[in-house]
Amino acid sequence: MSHFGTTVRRKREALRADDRRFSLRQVAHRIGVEPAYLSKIERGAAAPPSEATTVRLARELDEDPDVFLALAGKVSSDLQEIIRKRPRLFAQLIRELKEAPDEAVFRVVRVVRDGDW
Amino acid sequence: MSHFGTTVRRKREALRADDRRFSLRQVAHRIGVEPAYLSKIERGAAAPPSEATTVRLARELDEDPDVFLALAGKVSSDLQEIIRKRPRLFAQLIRELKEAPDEAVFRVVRVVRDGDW
DNA sequence: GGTAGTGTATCGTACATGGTACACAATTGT
DNA sequence: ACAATTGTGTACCATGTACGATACACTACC
Repeated sequence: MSHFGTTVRRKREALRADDRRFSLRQVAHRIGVEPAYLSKIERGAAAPPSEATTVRLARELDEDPDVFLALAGKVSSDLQEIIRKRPRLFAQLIRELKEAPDEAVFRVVRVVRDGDW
Repeated sequence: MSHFGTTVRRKREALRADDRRFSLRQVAHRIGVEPAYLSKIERGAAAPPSEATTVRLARELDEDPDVFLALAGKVSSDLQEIIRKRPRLFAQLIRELKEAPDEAVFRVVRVVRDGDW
């Protein structure tokens, strides 16, 4: 269903094309898991790994951790913590932005970031 | 650490003060769990229950589900789903609002809701 | 043609999650 | 007084999570 595994495999093999340090075994070793486990993950034979492992994998493959976590069906725990501190406020905001087009959301981001308004 | 249990107990006993249908047993029955389990939850002898059970409990005690979920250390799965659909965008927005005062966040909510800007 | 590296199959496992079932003692209602 | 109701202690359990260990077959290379 969630093509987390195939996304990882595609990205890894793309990197491997001009750097053979991106073999499954070597990547597995660098992110600190057994090759057999990473193999199962890439084939979808195992569910996506824990948040920590997913983030290490994303960094290793030069991908956005939040995107990889999303593919893994998760939301970064630091975001969750922010939400949990003011649940009503953030719940309302996020639900309000559910249907908003990307551009509108990004405009909100810019406004908040620049602070001038 | 998280006083989820004691919050539940306080709220339930407050309601029980003028409605004896809010005994632990009866509430447990209405939300579909065993009394012994709810007892453990209220005393902190068991971790907060699943999302579904937490929401039923919140509704039964006339509390905001998002707040109860937050106390339980969780974030509503429908919010997570919204974030997962556009991870970069929402991750950036939420982190940007991390330190913003309530008033600023609420102003954003209003602006988005009213749409006129 | 050995050996070094590649991916994979199979099995096991330690711990967390989300509860149920039952018996019991204390309290309450009538 | 006694029946019902209350909260709780103890034991148990099925499923899911997040991996590790080992052995194997294939290819690549020199």
